[in-house]
Amino acid sequence: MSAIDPVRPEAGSPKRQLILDAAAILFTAHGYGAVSMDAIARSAGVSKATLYAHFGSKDQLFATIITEACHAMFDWPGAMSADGADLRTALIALGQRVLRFFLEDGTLALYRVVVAESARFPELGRAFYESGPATGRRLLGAWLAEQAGAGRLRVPDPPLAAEQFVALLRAGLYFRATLGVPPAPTQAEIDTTVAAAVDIFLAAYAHPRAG
Amino acid sequence: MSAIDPVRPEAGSPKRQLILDAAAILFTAHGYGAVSMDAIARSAGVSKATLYAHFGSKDQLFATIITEACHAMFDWPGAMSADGADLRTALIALGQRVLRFFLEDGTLALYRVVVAESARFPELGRAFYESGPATGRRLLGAWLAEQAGAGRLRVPDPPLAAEQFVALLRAGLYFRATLGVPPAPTQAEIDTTVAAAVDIFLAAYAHPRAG
DNA sequence: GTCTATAGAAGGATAGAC
DNA sequence: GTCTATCCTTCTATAGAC
Repeated sequence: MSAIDPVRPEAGSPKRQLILDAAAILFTAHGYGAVSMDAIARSAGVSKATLYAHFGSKDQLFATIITEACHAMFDWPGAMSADGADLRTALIALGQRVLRFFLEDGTLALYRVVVAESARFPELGRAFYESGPATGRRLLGAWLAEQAGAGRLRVPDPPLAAEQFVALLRAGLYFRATLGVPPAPTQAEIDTTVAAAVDIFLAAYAHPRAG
Repeated sequence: MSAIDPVRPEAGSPKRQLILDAAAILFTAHGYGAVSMDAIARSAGVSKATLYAHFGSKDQLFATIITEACHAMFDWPGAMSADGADLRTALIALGQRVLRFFLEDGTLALYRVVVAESARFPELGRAFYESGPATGRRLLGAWLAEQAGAGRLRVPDPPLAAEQFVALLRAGLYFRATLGVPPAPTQAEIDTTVAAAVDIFLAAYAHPRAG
């Protein structure tokens, strides 16, 4: 498997991992243009020549790092587990996890970099979209279809409903957080946003026969 | 008025306007880091020294341009006019205008630049947030409150409902467009998204007594 | 105010020794 | 593979003439 994957360094080179770690931190924190190869080499504790021996160019290193980060960042199965309790409680818990994940520093930082550079590195946009929104829509859509099958929801288009639920979670706080406009979101605001999203979602999609 | 505003060049210098126009196009198209002062000077047809005579530094020029663009880009009063017809028709027309505006090349390009540089230029994030999301929420919230006053809606929190309506418009297409992931949104997709947003919005907020 | 020319610094990438 | 030292380009910003 590792013989095919062009990214994995045969898991053998320790310096390579140092470079990957340092570059990931710097690139996500400051963006492509603001990070020099000198800074990465310094931060990783290696020479620039070593850096170029592992990755042919700054573009290549950047694309490798960010693409990998997009695949690694999202943990949808964890966020999508919502069983047991009644539907509203399950949706609240699920919305809390998803929205809090959206608002994490690391998530926002990666999103900013990908948005900024998606024009010059189209593969970044694709990797983020597939790992994030597309996968989330699939998993949440499947869960909603399941609930519909159990008679708790009436959802004609599960993927669309999934998109709408997640979009409602982004109402209010998300732009402020993405643009770095103070004040930082509070837990109370998160609670309010999630509750409002669940309310409107259930008003539209709750099965009439269920509560 | 123009004596107070630090941005306006007393409307006197023709070269200054050339610089502003050229810089606006280049910065929004390629971002801060990828645009050099040489390129701006060349594109504006002036020398670099002239450029520095009008704007003290690249940072200053960039912040001026982008802040101005944020204020100028949004034309909410136009987008928010929705009178006459019945509520659903009005919301559909309003949603169409807003979503199409979101998906315009210029809007997306400006958003990408602001997201990318909001960490290093906090005033950009603030300017965009105030001119865009905050103003839109105020205007649409007022319109919704008006509709509620006329008995066509039941909206306990108009600004929140406004945020939710706009968030629903961003479901589906918006990430794809922001990240530049093909295929480009079609008019049919826009129609579907807007209709779905209006449906769920009215299911939650339509007054029971109105149709 | 506007130009030409250039200073001075920083960045990406490589040569050559080990 | 890894280092040191360096090349070459590009960039921001300025000096000085007009």
